[in-house]
Amino acid sequence: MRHAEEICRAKGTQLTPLRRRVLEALAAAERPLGAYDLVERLGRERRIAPISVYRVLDVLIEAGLIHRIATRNTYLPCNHAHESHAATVFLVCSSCGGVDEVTSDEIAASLTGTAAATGFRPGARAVEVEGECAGCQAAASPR
Amino acid sequence: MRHAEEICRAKGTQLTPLRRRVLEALAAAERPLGAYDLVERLGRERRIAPISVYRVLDVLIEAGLIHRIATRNTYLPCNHAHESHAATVFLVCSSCGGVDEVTSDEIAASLTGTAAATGFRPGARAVEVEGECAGCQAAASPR
DNA sequence: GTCACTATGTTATGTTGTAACGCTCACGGT
DNA sequence: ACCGTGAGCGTTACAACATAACATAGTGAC
Repeated sequence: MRHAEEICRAKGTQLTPLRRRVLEALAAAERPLGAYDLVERLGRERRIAPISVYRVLDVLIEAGLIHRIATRNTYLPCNHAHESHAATVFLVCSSCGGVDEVTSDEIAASLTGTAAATGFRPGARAVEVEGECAGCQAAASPR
Repeated sequence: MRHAEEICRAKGTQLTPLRRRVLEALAAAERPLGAYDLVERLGRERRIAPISVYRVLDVLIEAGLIHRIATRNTYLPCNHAHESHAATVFLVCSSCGGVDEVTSDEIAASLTGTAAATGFRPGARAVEVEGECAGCQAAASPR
């Protein structure tokens, strides 16, 4: 996880103590966290203002170290090296809130194809899909 | 647009005056509207509380008459007959905020394939893609 | 030393979405 | 006619998510 430092150096952004703490909190959480979850978790001794958390989140997203789940207003650390040609798919479990991050050339291709028909040019190739993860399916239908 | 009435009758939900007004407001708008946009537009004479608008939006979404764009917190009327096997793709223009709705069997298939690898079962097959629409591309790069 | 820049703090506010509860009206049963 | 029930919406208050505006502290260049 300290490979984040390298990425920051490469991009010219600093990995300050606060930014590190946010990153660590997200990495330590088993599920994506909301901004105010972070406010709570970081503010044990000394309260951190929401705006500060949001600023840090912006920087980390910009650096590609974390992702934002728009359908949930939550944030999670990034695990992948993102190859520019692939699409990123977030499999969001409606039941437990967990998110799995996978990449797919195939989806990127069909997305591009579909968009091209209308002249639309996709920017960030990230999509979020609601559904039920394997774990929750098993829990929901005990045999 | 009064084919909405048929859908409602078929589903057993009523198309009340308020619901009709919300639907008409969305249809009349050139772009997707936020819930509070609707509060303003409907409340010319008599103020409608946000909660009422949200309730109506929920019903209309449930009936399949409108969609919600999660990345923008906006709502737009639905144009398509939604075939259950296809995926719905919302092409969201980051520049003008306009949304184009297209369907794709191909994307549905690659989505299912990708998800299957992790045991994830997709629910609603709707994805939102950020990008730039044809109109805004033309406006941005005048030759 | 001073200037510029980056990071963060402080305070307040804007935007989006819900909870809890009550009123009214239409409809069905008796 | 009376009553119960449920759908639809009003009213009030609040929760959750996000940002604006301005101040302060450190760091490095000159």
